[in-house]
Amino acid sequence: MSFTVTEENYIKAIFHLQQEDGNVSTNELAAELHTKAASVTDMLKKLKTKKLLSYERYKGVRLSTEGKKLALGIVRKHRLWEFFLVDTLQFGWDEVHEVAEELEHISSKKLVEKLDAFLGHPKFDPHGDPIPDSHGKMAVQQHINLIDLALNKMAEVSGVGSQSTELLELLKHKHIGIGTRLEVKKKFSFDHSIEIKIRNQNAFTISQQLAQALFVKTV
Amino acid sequence: MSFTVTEENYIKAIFHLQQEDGNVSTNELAAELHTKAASVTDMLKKLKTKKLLSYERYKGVRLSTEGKKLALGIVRKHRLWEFFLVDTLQFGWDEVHEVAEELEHISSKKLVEKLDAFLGHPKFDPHGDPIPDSHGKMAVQQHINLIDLALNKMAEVSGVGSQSTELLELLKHKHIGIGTRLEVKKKFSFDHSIEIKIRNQNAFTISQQLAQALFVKTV
DNA sequence: AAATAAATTTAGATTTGTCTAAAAATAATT
DNA sequence: AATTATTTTTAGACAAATCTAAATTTATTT
Repeated sequence: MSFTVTEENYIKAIFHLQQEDGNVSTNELAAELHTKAASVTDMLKKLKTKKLLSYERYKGVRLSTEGKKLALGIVRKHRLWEFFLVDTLQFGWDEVHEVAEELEHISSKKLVEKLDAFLGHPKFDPHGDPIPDSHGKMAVQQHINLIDLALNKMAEVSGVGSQSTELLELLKHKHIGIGTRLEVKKKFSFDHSIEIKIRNQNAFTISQQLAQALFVKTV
Repeated sequence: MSFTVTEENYIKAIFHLQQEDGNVSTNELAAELHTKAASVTDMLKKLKTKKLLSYERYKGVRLSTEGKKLALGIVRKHRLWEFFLVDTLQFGWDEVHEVAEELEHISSKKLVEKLDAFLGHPKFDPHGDPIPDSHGKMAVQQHINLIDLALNKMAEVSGVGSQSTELLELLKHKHIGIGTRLEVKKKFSFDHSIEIKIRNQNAFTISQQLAQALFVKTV
């Protein structure tokens, strides 16, 4: 069976909002997809008949095994293409998300597998997110939130909490990217800002919001 | 301005049917796009308001300067992706057309230019067709039809007249591809079949239809 | 040049994905 | 537990791209 770009975007959005816990609400989905609740209801009824999810009115939605498989396939394509754009075509890591949103809907199975092989079966995309393999399995990263990193412990930025251009712009300005090494020097309880130090630079302070959007692993 | 996949496919089809001469008819387009004449009429009216073509009812259609520019951009993307698939990802030259039909609609200008640079600004795609540069200019090949090749003149296959899987399957079976060297040994006026000889192989006969689908350049 | 054939367009309907506005169900509050 | 607020669904409408069937225009024949 094949799916429209719109259907795939719904499945992907549900997948991202679902993460473990319970059902996803109609309103959450409407916000995520920049559409209206009424439109979401219509689409959920349609996707239910395609057996991609379980849905009962007023009860929210949850992906079926089929739906999860589809979602993982889309995520796999998205992240492989991001890796390709950065690694092969020399895009900046902050400018690939929108392009990958288009490329992830190219349907050829063979293309995905050939691309994966060409890239050397990468495990993580340029934002630090794990790339599902052809069976849908992905490496677990022992990411911790920067806000939780212990003082004076050297760590490496391994992921970001969002792909928003606003965040990526801020990180670029501060010269923070995947792989940047840093340690936390102070934590201020007043506003939960933290002071960090990168290599040869002077220590500087970042906001709680920014710290929460950064994931690191100790090295 | 941006265009839907459907609109782009109409523009591309008109471009391919137009080649120099006069206007393209509604029926020709309907056949090319596997749709009905009535649908074509509707779309032509729409594309006219977008200034991509000139159209008057019952008079056929012709691309405007804008329309040609768009068509060349799509053809450029199609052929660059085909080159990428064969050259970088090791696809067979006979299995890339369908995938490229999808990839040609990815909109990022930057992606096209980066891809072009990565591939080394190729001039011809794997089927021997010229790739338009970023200004829409393409190299002219002094292709001649195999049916017109003089006897006993060594030539090299440089293009095919169609991308149909049927043709490509036949060529694969006969071990004929872009770059294959051959010469014409005999021409039979009864059915216009021709006998050709490839390197170390014994001479064999190919049909008029096949000969007309092959382009060569003398070497 | 009238009659027939072919090509093209119009009219009206359908499907997909969306919307607004109103109704119904669930959740929160007093 | 009754009322209010929030969330979700239904009902009806719309734009895009398509279709079939009928009407119109152009081309071809006799």
